[in-house]
Amino acid sequence: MRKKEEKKISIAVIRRLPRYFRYLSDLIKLDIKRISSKELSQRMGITASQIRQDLNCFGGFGQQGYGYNVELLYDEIGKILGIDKRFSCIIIGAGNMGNALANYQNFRNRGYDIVGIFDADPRKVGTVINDIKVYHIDDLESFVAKQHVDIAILTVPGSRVNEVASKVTALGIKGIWNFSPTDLKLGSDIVVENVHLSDSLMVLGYRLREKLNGSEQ
Amino acid sequence: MRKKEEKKISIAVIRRLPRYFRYLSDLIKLDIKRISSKELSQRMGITASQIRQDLNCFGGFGQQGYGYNVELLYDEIGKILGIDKRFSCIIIGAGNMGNALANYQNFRNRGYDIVGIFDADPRKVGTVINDIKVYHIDDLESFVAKQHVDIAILTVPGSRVNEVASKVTALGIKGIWNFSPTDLKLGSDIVVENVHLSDSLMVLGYRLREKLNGSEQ
DNA sequence: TTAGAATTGACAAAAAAATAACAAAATGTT
DNA sequence: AACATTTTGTTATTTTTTTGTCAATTCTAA
Ligand SMILES: NC(=O)c1ccc[n+]([C@@H]2O[C@H](COP(=O)([O-])OP(=O)(O)OC[C@H]3O[C@@H](n4cnc5c(N)ncnc54)[C@H](O)[C@@H]3O)[C@@H](O)[C@H]2O)c1
Ligand SMILES: NC(=O)c1ccc[n+]([C@@H]2O[C@H](COP(=O)([O-])OP(=O)(O)OC[C@H]3O[C@@H](n4cnc5c(N)ncnc54)[C@H](O)[C@@H]3O)[C@@H](O)[C@H]2O)c1
Repeated sequence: MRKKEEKKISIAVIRRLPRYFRYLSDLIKLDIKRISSKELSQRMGITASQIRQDLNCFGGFGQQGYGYNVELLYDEIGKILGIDKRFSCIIIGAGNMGNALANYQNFRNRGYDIVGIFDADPRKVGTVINDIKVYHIDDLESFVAKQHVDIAILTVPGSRVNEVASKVTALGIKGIWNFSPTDLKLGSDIVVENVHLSDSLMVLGYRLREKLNGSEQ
Repeated sequence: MRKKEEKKISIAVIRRLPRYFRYLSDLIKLDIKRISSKELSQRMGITASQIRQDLNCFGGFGQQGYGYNVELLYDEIGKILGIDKRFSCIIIGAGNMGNALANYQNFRNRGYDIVGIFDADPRKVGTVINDIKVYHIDDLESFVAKQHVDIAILTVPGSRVNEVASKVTALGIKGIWNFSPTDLKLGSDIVVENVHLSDSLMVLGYRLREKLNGSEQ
């Protein structure tokens, strides 16, 4: 079981890891101790080849003739995803989406602690969401000076997000989870993950219409 | 300017369309009348080749020596995405995420009308979110009998989502936008678009750690 | 009006990703 | 203990996606 750190691992592989992690978690709940790539592939609806190839980017976690030990593989993928490490996060924009995210408990279970919420609206400042205080955006700098922040979760309107992102990166925050429909213009030393919900819905609409029209003919 | 309906268009292309649409919308706001694939590629951070190839899946919208007419291209992509058509949607699960989505105005602008919200919790039934009534999940069948529904937006806990998805598909709803972390087991005649937010956050965490560790060495 | 510049659409090439194939190793059965 | 079966890790092949190239066309400026 050796690690392979030589070659750059493609983002396509990385994006599948959380899905493996979820399925393995389910197997543990079902008290299943071992699994072959073939059976997992049937459950997940992908090819066994892909599973083996993906996992082998990080090391040989399986055993010939046996398959994979579920718990061990779960732990290994957890380690790769850094479930054991903790990230300190803030939410900027205490609106609808900011509230929903602040109230979600599961991020903490995955290692992401929300330590503060920021908003420009004075009516929101001073309130508390899920035991997390809402501060004024102008207090961000002093907050970050006192407490290290890894990730800023941006749930402000699209028209404000570039200005907010600039502030955030100027303070040395290196990770941004962007919920606004606006693409961010930032340097390459910042890691940005976008959640473009409207895009996702429009793709669903396209696929749905395609399916309905296709079956019509 | 002819359409090309012969070859199946890849999902990778489809997923870029909303992004083109957004950028073109911005150009219109900036009162820019024409754009070359080269300039657009610089703004978007992708290759000009890809833009031309993507657009040519649907027809030749540009003109040699001139580029693309922004407004015309915007309209064409809008047509491809079906912005002119309307979808009738329901939200199931009036919790944090259901509330956030119900309160978002922009889905309507894109052609997605939320016509009802459903929940199993009697305390939520009878309330109104953003002028949309919350019904009991048991009333879903009679609701769908009276009013056609294209898309169900599922914001129930992962442990409940498969049972809810079964109900929904049994009633003939063909599109599902799934916000739960659970993958749905459904027939191939249902179109499912997943929004796995935790997965997205974990990918951000991975990339961030990779970047930080990389720059350390 | 004409020459040179710009730019597309189509096709070719390259790169990346997914799938298949298979030798090697371990399992499990008789 | 022998041997057929299972299953991995790895390499090869195929498919898909992205990028590069260029003739043909249109624009534009003089
Ligand atoms: N709610 C949804 O379901 C949904 C869906 C898709 C996309 N989005 C996107 O997510 C973002 C947030 O959406 P929302 O529905 O929560 O909006 P919202 O209006 O409810 O909340 C936005 C919040 O940001 C705050 N804000 C504005 N400017 C700020 C600034 N400069 N600094 C700090 N705070 C500031 C506002 O005071 C407000 O509280 C938007 O970009 C929206 O397009 C939301
Ligand atoms: N809130 C977030 O930021 C967030 C982030 C990531 C993922 N999610 C996922 O989105 C989903 C919703 O999250 P949430 O935070 O809104 O949860 P929530 O608990 O606030 O809301 C869930 C709602 O679903 C209702 N419900 C439960 N069973 C039902 C059933 N059988 N039929 C109809 N309604 C039912 C509940 O009464 C509740 O109102 C979950 O699957 C969660 O994992 C949420």
